[in-house]
Amino acid sequence: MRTTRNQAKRQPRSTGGEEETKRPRLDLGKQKCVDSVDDNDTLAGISHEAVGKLLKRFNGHGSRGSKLQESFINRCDAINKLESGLKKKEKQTADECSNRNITESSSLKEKAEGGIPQQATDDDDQMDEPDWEEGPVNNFSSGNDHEEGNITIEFEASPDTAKRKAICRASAEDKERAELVHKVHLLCLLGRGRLIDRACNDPLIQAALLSLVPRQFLKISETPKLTARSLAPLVNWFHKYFHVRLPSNTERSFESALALALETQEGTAEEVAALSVALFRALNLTTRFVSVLDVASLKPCVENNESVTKKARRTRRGIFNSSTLMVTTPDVVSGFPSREFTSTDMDNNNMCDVGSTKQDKWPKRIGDLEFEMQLEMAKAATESGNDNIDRESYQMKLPSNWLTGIRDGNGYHKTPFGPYPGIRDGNGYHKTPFGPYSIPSRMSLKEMRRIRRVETPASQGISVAIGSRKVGAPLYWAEVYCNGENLTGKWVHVDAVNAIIDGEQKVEAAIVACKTSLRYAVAFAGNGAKDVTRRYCMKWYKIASERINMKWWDAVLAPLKELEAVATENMLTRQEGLNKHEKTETIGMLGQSMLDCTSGPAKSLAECSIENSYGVSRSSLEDIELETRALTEPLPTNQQAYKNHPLYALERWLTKCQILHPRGPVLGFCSSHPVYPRTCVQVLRTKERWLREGLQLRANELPAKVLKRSPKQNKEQASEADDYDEGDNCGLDTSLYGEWQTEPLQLPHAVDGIVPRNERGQVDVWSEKCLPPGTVHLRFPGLVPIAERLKINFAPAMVGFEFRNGRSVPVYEGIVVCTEFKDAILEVYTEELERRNAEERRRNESQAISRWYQLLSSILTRQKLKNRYGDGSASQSVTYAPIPNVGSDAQVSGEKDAAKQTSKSQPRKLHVRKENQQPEIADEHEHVFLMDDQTGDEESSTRIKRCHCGFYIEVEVL
DNA sequence: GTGGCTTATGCCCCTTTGGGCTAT
DNA sequence: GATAGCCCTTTGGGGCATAAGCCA
Repeated sequence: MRTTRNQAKRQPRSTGGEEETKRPRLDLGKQKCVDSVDDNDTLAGISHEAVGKLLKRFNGHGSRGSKLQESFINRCDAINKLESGLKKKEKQTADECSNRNITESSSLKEKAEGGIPQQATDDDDQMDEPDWEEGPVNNFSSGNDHEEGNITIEFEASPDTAKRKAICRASAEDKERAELVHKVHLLCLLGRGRLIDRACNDPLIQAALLSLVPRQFLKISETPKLTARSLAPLVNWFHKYFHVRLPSNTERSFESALALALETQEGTAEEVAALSVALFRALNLTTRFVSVLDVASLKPCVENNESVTKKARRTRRGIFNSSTLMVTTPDVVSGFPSREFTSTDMDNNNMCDVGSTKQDKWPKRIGDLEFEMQLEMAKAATESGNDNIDRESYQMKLPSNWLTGIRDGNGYHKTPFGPYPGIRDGNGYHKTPFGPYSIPSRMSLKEMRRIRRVETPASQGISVAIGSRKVGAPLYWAEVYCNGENLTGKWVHVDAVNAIIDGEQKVEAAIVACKTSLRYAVAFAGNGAKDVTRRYCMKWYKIASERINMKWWDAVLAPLKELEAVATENMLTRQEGLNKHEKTETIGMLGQSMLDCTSGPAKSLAECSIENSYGVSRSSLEDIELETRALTEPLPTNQQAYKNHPLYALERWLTKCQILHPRGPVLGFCSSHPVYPRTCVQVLRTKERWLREGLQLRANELPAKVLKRSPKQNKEQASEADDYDEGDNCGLDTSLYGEWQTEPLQLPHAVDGIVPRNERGQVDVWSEKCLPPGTVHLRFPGLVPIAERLKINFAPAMVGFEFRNGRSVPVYEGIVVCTEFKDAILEVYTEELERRNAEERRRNESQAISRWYQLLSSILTRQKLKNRYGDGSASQSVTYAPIPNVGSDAQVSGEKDAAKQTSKSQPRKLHVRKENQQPEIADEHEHVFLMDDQTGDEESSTRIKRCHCGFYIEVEVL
């Protein structure tokens, strides 16, 4: 209906521009590459020529011709504009040409001169329909891809159509779909975040990372007052050690990807950030993995365009994500030993197991054998672990020639993962989580990486200056809880990828600079998650409309939030060196299960939350902090941001049904407009609307605002007023009142069993508040006759309106009676209901009995017929095979006819014949009438059924 | 590049309380 | 003549959100 109205609205406007807008494809008789277009051969010229020929043919068609002429002129205008746009784009000729789908059609000329006019003559409406037009063209040649003859040109887009591009207006369905996609994407990203969080807890990864960390960082968790400053050296070391590379297309589990990143010291930003989280956790720092959920847009139109922009963005992000981007192709990883692997070798080595076919082709050297032994030892060493690490990824980490130990300048033994401050075994090797091994003596890792860089051809990858530092959209980072920050401690932002500490205020700007939106920043820990967007988003009003409704989001995060709170508290407990017993004594609330909560899934969340109220309270502190940020958001600098700002408002952006009350305090100014708190904005309603809310106006209240009606409405109302000779326009404006001008509705009480009614003799039951005191609304059908029978006063209950037959019709549901009659009416109603049910049951039973009687009578009649004719001269027993459709009717008809025949001796309708009678089988034969042996006469509505013995029966089809 | 302003467009809220004809 | 039931036809004005363009 609305569409119809809107369509009706659009119709007057749709003759010109819209037609052109909806006509992205134009067929021209001729097309040349723009650089060769001259005045005579321009698109417009070609079109005019073709159109002119067509118009000549239309001149004899009267008004139709003029319509067509107008239509074609419009199109020619569009073509002119197209061409002008094309001229401006001369330098982009090649691209323009490639964007047009130019096809040859040798038959177009004939169609153009004959087909289109014929179509138009047939139906004018079709003039607006086809996207393709056909026309005669001159022969030309315009490029390699074009041949002589008529061609059809399809314009995907043109410079000029951008102006008249159809505005993308999402329908409600599109919005709903986009919201669903948004939700599902959010859930997927939450799942991925939890997966990464789990991988960060992997003991093998953590142990390997510990093996790399310089000794001075191992005691960092024992710092009494951990601050962001104290984290700086560790973060700097990590940042120098691990590098970001472009994401590869290789599909592997995150754990194995993480392991590979650990080995190669390169990974995606996600992997490197996860490694930093794993390292911090390995060092007993309370750490969360934070991810910006780059989720599909809530806006359908954005989504369509996003595919292109996101690709570009992702490419860009891929580049800029590298803090020190020194890699070439995504598949190429560095950090391998000096063996002269080619890039292909490297890929294969990464992708395959050590014992793969590819590797078997290489002759095993001593180092290889030793390497395999190391692998076996590593397997044995890690077998008892409960990790989910893809061990294959570890297997390829330990190249064979990294076997002899080397000391670095600091006295650490270097491992493929860096110096490991482990235990020296009897053979002088350092033990690692993978068993004892040593590192290559031939060259240092730095040397190897340098060689890798040099070896990499520049043409293979993106040319990025070595050492150049480009900060891209930070989508992943860590949050480390620093008890030395503030009074109560603080979650400190640690972006090890970009070596930024405590830079929470920089995150949003960096993300926005990369054309990404910080809509959801979620912190993961202990398989849980918590929305920490507030911490990083300084301009909430910009993202608020891009987020899903808070109710749904909070419900999704609620269980995860509890898990996260418990897990971080566990980490804090470990970090603070408090054992479980001490903690219980100190807090008096923590139980044994607290420590097991994250590892013991059988434990219910409720139990965990009760037992870990200490952790929850700490989490609550963070909630308060985030809420405080929300309430102290700085004033936006642009006016439009105040339109739906949750905290602030400008008077100019209030709707007609809003007002400032009280008018102050002024919080600031934006473009010289005073800024008020949003709490001062009050909603205004008419008196009637307040009544629906169960509120009535106080006495002598003046309207807070008076809305002038539209001139049309005034005119209509005035004419009605004239009809009644009122001559008074005072009621034409709409008076609006605020809630502060109202009081609870005071309807007249029901007295003496009489329900007070409105002027229409009914009670408008918009809500329970609208019921007169002492009355009750009974919402059951069929109560009116009962109330009348009991002589109880009642009023119909109008519960709303519905539009029917083009007009609004009141909807009544039940009645309103005085409270004292409620039980009496309900009692009678129940009895009435039972009586009706019993009556219905009786009716059903009697109907069933009647049908049984009919059935038995039929059987009896049939048996009589059987007895009579079975013993008669014909000596035939008749059996009716089940015949669909006509079977029952025919059977009954046959029986009835047979009965008639017996009673009245009128065998008119039942004709029994016997063809080629065979007496020898007649006594024992039982006739069977098959469908295939039937013939019918539709005029007489009769059907002849035949038995294979030759016996047939003619029946009447009812 | 950003913000302010205007314009165009479409979704969606708000409004609101029938009447003529025919069979019984 | 009174009454009950059926059927007709399927609002539309305007606020508001939003996209896009223009300009400073």
